[in-house]
Amino acid sequence: MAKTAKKAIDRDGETEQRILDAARTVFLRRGTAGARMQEIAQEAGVNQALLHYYFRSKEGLSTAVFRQIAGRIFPALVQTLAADISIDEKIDRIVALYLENMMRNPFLPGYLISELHHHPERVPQLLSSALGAEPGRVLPPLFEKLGAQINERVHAGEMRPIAPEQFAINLISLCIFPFAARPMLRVVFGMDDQAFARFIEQRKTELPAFFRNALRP
Amino acid sequence: MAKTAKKAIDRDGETEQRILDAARTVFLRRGTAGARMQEIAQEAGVNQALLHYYFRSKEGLSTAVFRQIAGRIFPALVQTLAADISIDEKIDRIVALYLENMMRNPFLPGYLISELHHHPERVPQLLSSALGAEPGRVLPPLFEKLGAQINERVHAGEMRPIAPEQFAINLISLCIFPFAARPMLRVVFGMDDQAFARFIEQRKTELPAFFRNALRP
DNA sequence: GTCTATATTGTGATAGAC
DNA sequence: GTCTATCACAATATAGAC
Repeated sequence: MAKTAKKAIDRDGETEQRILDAARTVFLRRGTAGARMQEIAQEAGVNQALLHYYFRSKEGLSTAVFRQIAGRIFPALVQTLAADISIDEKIDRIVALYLENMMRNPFLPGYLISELHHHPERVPQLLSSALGAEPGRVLPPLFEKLGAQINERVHAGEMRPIAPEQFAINLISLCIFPFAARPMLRVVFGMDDQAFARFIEQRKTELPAFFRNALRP
Repeated sequence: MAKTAKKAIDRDGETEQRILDAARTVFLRRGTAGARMQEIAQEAGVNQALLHYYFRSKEGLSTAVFRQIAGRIFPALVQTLAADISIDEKIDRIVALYLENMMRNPFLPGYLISELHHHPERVPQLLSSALGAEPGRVLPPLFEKLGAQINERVHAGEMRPIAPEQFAINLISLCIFPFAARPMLRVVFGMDDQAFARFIEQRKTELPAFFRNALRP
């Protein structure tokens, strides 16, 4: 038996995990509203009733997926922004982190933006579960610290002034938007997967330089 | 009768237009898959059957909305990028154009990204109807011209080299992404509508400077 | 735990009166 | 051109056997 066993026993949470993986695939492709329980069941190689056994409802399943995704995206960003390293180092790390991460999951930005747009009421719960704490306790101090760090370099004449929120948004925009706009780039620039990969590869080196340059005094 | 007439006669295309407006509102809020014909009918103040009378199906209605939106977004961008003006002028105009445009329709970026993500097969038809021609006939020449324009300034020592595609994507990312991420900003930065408006207002002046600075040699 | 029915509701679409 | 009533089926969810 062992791995080929299809019935009766789910040692560990193998089946549950397979369902969750399948759900992630389908929700990312179709969005929460467009996803069908049947398609998820098929993708997982199980019956539709099992989805309800493990996750009770479509909403339960979609929440599980949403949390998982958010938990993979936000913590690393927050930690990097809060880390005790130079601004330049932060730029380098965030660019590398996101471009590599998104290159492996190119559907992720489109999915996240779509979900946040259509279900803004989920954002608070999402952020607190992704950050492991209330946003009010984590984020304001983070941006105060980042602001102070920017100010230091501004006063040293090494940088032009910028609000920490604008700093963060600019950096994240430049990293994430190309993936969200990927379906359009494919057509507008006639990019296939390989061309897109080259495009992103180019950004890995050019983006940090571009961004640092933008902040020169 | 005149304006208060609710039945029988639809002079001009008043009713059809009202339905289309209602559909835009609902599709933008819920996405194509999440939108309900009933909600659109209610929003338009008509019966659900009337939607089918004018647009035949949900797909027909969603296509009409999608085209309308795309037609309002892309042509101005393409025209500005192709215009016979300096690079700096293009930066200024595109930033102003998008930030003002999106400020008036803040749901638009999230909707567009969501639709393009979940229905990438629609992109080609979308672009050709939005551009009034085949993408292959409009866009490659446009980026060649932009590339030449960049090269001129690079050789004059006024600018560092950048591929025209990266130039365009960077500019558009910085303009659009903040709106797509708006639901998150509301929570992360505790922004209400007014605070968000101020945030965008600040970008109107800072973004062109930021961007030009990034391209200094 | 996993499956096969089946119940139940939601939702796009049509028929036909006015 | 607009409405009410209804159809047909898609989709989530549950019951109950194994």
